[in-house]
Amino acid sequence: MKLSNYYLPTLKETPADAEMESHKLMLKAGLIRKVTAGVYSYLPMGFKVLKKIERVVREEMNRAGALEIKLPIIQPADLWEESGRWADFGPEMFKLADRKERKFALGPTHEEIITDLVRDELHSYKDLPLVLYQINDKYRDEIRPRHGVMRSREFLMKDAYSFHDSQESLDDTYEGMYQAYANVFDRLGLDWVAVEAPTGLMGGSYSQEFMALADEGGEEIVTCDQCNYSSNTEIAKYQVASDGKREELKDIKEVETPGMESVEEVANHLEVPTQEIVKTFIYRTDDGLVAALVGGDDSIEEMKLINHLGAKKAEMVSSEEEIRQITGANFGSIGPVGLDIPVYADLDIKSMANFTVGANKNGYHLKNVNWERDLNDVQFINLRQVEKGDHCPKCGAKLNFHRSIEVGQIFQLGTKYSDSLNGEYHDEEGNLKPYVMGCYGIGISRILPAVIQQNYDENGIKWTDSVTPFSAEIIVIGSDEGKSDKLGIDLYQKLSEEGYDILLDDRDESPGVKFNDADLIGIPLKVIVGPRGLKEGVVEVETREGKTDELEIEGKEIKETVGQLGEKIG
RNA sequence: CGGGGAGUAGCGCAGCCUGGUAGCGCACCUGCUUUGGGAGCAGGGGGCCGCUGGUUCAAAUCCAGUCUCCCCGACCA
Repeated sequence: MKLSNYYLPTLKETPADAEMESHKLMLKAGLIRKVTAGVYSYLPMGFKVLKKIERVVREEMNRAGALEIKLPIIQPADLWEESGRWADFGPEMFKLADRKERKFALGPTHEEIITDLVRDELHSYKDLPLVLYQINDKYRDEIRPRHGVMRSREFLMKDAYSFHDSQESLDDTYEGMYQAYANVFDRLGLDWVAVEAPTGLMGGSYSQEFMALADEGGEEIVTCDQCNYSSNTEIAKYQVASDGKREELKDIKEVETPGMESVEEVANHLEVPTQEIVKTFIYRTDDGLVAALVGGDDSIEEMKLINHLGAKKAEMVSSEEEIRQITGANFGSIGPVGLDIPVYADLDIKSMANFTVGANKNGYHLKNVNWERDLNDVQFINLRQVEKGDHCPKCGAKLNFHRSIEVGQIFQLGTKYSDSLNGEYHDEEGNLKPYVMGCYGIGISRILPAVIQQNYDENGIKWTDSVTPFSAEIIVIGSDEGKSDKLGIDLYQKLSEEGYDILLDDRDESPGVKFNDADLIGIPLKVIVGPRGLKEGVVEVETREGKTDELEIEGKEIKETVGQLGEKIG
């Protein structure tokens, strides 16, 4: 491609509304432009990279035996009502109506549509398993779109769905998809890790996320060096404190804590360590109120509560008035003793004895509270956030924390959708059974910023080989009566004929502009054709990393030079 | 939805406090000169100052309302 015929509007200045490095670079390098919040246009080079990512994903999906289809973006509301997710997704969905006022949504995902398709066509165990996939735009009216196409409201996703007659068959396919994903992310050159993940709105029994490691990423994960444990922090387990001290149970005692709200204040006043205080929070869930208890130094991980309860959501009760109605006290003084709502406590505080809690009476706490004696029916669950210093639940080694970008997720859905949408097949005995299902997503458009986030420097993007828009760029410099021009164009034409996809910067720009643009847009190899080199009988070659080399051209056929360049481009 | 910030040329910004001809840099167009890491000179085009209403002889500027965008949090590929 000749740059003089291309459209590459690079920016010298960084647009003010970009924060994340990959977002800035995508704008500066002329890959994308914003249309409105969370909605972007892809310019030629951005689109080209997107297509390259798409190709890698498509190849690996096909290799794994999945069949490509295309499902509609416009989806009737009825199907979503049937699965119950019209309400669950709620304001996340872009909704619209046709001229007859019939309701539709722009698909945020395609479980309903695909189950509907398959339930009409697939009735025999003989046709199972089946894996279908598509690469299509998805729409989610995100609360807060951010960081360009990293979290946008329109985004390109590969989504696959599998149908089975048994858990074993699902396990097989799930494993195959895991491997396909590993191949995809390896080929794209990402530094990634797979972690256990919450299932969220998709539902299902087991899920893993594929995370690209990046300090500016929005997701926190933990990994273990000693064993293979890794998890999203939202559901991460930790090594539970052993029941070390066997204290005598002391008598429960009401103590004054006037006007004290925080754990620190109470601890100071009562002269006990903060670890001996148990914090109480009241949550409103789908099934009513619950109390959640964690240690004085810990925080609640709401996702864990939601998961355990099988609830759709859990919101902390945060109005003074409500909390007084429920507990009889203000926030600073609430506690589990005497509450007539279910109580869930973090596993880590099970071993505690003679601890302190709020008394449900303003200005008072209870000291020397103990589990069986003072609190019946407490359920101990993994409830608190994992913290730096926590140890691996499997092997006990210290857990590592990383920030990351989620680029894919795979789910074992079980029969959630086949149950609600009556997707059934006949088994060998002729009984009707719901399909066992899995679903598998890759955020194609998000991979773009993920790759950039892992591969850039102060000059710009550094594309990995499998996604770079062009494998090399010929930069022609100079005022030497067209000699450099001619050689540059010759090299470009010959290389193109050999099948190399390269860029020729033949613009009437100063050398500095050409060099800087080449680095900004991240082309791995620059071939510099200019009078300085020609005088020595060479063209220069420089990698994006700055390694330089020279190729003799003096007295050689252009074919030979092209051959050598081809080897460098690889 | 809670908290913070911003809307003036394609991009980055000044002007607003103290009302009176709408500015600067980059980008863009023309010409000449230049050409190894974001060239120089000369000339030129481009604006419902987010929108609506109010105050005033007069509003980018003061007042009220409203919309949009960005950042932090809750949600997510």
